[in-house]
Amino acid sequence: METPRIAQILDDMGTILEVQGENPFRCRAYHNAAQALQSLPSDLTEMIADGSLTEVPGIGETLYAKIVQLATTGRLPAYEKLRAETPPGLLALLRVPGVGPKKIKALHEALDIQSLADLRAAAQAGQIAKVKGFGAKTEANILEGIGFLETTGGRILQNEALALVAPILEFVRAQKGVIRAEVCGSLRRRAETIGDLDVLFSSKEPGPVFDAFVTLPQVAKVLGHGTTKASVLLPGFKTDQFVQCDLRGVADDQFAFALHYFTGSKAHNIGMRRRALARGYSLNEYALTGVKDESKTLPCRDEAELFEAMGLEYIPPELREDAGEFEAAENGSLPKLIEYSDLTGTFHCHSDWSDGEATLEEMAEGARELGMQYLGIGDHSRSLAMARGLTIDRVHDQWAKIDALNAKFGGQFRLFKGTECDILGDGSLDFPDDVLAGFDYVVASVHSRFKMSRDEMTARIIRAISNPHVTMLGHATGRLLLSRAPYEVDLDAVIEAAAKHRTMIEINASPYRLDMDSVHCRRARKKGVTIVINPDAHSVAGLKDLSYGVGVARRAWLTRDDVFNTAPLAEVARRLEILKGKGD
DNA sequence: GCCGTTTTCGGCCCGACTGTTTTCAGTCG
Repeated sequence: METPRIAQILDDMGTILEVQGENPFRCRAYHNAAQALQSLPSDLTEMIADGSLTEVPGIGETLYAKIVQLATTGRLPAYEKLRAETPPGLLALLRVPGVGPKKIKALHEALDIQSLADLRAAAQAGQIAKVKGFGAKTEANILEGIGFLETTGGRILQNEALALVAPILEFVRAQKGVIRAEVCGSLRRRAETIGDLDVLFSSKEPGPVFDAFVTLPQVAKVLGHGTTKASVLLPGFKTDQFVQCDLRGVADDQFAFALHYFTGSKAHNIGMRRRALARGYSLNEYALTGVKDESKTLPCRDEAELFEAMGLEYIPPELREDAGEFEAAENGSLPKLIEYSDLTGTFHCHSDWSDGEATLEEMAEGARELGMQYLGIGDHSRSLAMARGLTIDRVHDQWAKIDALNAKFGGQFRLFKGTECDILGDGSLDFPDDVLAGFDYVVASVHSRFKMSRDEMTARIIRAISNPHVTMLGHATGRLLLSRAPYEVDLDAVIEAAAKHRTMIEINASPYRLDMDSVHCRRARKKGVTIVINPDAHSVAGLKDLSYGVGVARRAWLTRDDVFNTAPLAEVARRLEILKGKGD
């Protein structure tokens, strides 16, 4: 069984145990183990084989045995037993805001509620208010919560989150008395998708800022409005979709603690607090306070001082997932993460020769304005007729055009001739080798037949990236975040093959893709695979999506040296020349 | 169920807010 599925099963087991009223720490152990599985440093099967799985924090003797059983047999009697004891619709109730395991248990026992439909019917019939511990207000909130579930798609993409939060941040910073303000939460950690928006500010008098915030014209509904925080719903990009935005205000000497706290992740915060306790301090969102002597506090002006007080190097937000950052920060082995300014150019960009909006000249000009030294054009290949994929004749025409443009640039900037060449169903490529040999680089991507079996798809991609003319693999799983699932593929096998054949793997930086993801990029680097960050731009504006790719690279612990497109133009050109002749 | 610089038992992160309650449980982040 695949790792993500195993993680999901452990997570569900934890949840079912919660609903059954089990010891909360036992439930948490299941959730913790599920989280640990999601960011494993290597392939699970490999880690079972070499014994390293036993060393993963949060996986003890019992859960280790369960994981091995799931991985090898695909079954777990303990899970099947829990499932049999729980109505299948019960866990869905947890998604209703304000409804947790205890309320579910109570409602299930009192009213035999087994599903969202049951819950709605009971609330509409006024049954819920009669249950002990519930009242009219709770009943109304449950009905509203179900409605909320139906109008929010849940999470949103980073580009949408940024567009929504930017004016809020600007507004808060402009308020009288505001000293500092930052976006925190998952957006600051650059998570793939965002649940809600968190903004923090410091001020001597936060109250009026909340008053002004809840009356902003874009606010659709005020969820809460107190003296330390306010929550509102903002209209999302999709019709009838709403996104929660929380604003919090603290005194300026609390700002560092609050910023760290509200940035998360939850697992990282728990790790920090545990660490604080071990050093005799209690950490909350306001201060570091002595456990024995509450008058003893450690003031911190910024997060760097907070980490220092904990005996740690500064941990960048992208690494705060409790995935090894504490150990690394303690022994001084945190990587110096890549930054946007390290990028010298990029590949895999489309022009109006295929399905892009801009001409070659416009794309080149756009890249130069962003300070890039080169741009790799990568229009679609002939099979992708829908996207005006280039025929071999048009490829030759485009090469002539690029040669002419490069002559004009006079060595100050260069367009690389490339193609986003389709990987055909059998793993062969959409252009013959003699044509491929004429490109400066080739990115190979799957655009068809997504429904293959995992074995077939894996073999298909491995065959393609084994072709010595292929420089890099494009969007490795084909996923579209929040809208299309990845195709079935064994990424660890693909990574092995990429390492063997010296084929790079792309971080497709489009906020709709972010593919490969950070967990696998981290593994790929460990295996010696070079990563390249490409925007898959279909317009000049699309070039700026590179920043999302840098976010993925940072979450993958990558440094400047791990990423191909950080070298100067001459070096990039030289390395592409060498790779063109790569043999096996 | 996990784990150990109070180490094999007895802890396990912390505070705000809400609603149902006269002192607190549940949920959320």
